[in-house]
Amino acid sequence: MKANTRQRASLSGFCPRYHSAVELIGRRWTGAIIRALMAGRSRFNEIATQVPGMSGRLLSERLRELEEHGIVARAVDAGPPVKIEYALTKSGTELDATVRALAGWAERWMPLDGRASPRRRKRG
Amino acid sequence: MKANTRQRASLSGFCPRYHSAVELIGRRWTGAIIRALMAGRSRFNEIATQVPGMSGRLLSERLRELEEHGIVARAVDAGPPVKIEYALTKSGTELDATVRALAGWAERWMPLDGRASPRRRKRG
DNA sequence: CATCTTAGTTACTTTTCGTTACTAAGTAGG
DNA sequence: CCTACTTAGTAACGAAAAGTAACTAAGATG
Repeated sequence: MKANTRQRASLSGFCPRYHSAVELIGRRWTGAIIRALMAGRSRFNEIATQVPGMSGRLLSERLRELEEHGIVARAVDAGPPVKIEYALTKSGTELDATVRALAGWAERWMPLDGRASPRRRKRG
Repeated sequence: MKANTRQRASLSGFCPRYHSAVELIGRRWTGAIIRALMAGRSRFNEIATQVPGMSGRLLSERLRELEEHGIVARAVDAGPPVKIEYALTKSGTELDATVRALAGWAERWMPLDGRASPRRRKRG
């Protein structure tokens, strides 16, 4: 069925590369981390400050994922005290078009009441 | 501390609207669902076919979320048999710039080995 | 020695996700 | 009428991911 639906690979059918990308970038907090790094290199606790609500455990996990995928580079400044700087790689900086497109969309369409904000637990 | 780090509001600091958007669009499978609907209106089982690996439960959940946020519109064709058609709204179609930007990035940078694919359970 | 910083990690709880089975309305065949 | 098939979901349950607080380790400061 549907032999004529795959006219353009870019918009019809399933694109594994797009899917991998949106599932990676779309992981919880990852979009905010990348946006924070768009402003320039930043240290662990600086990113944690710039992204309110995110725990250190998740920041550590996300940064390691982004590093594994070559989007973020980790640099050790062997102090003392030791400082770790994270920066976007070439591929990471090229996400700026995507980030700006989504930021523009969010300015136009996203309300401020935070209905899509981090889903915190109901009891606490 | 850090009084000079907030030079541009668009790229530094925390943007609640961008954050809400990236956490909503970045939910698991949501990016794939939106991309599938970019090709035109589609029924429940059509979307399920176009997005391999996604269960009906999650498709139902994501479509309801997108509907609540005004990104997708649900239309009932009272058959018989009854058919439900989903389509992007005005705001939904305006996500095409974001989707195309990320798709272009994925073409350049995302490998095909699926390391960022849906993380299925390990069971055998 | 106590306390502060840095950059995380461990242990534990809650939330989300994946799988399977099931509902409900209608169609087709026997 | 009964079974089988379609449509678009929903319910229940276990597994994976996320949230929270406490803790590590190396060095600086008082």
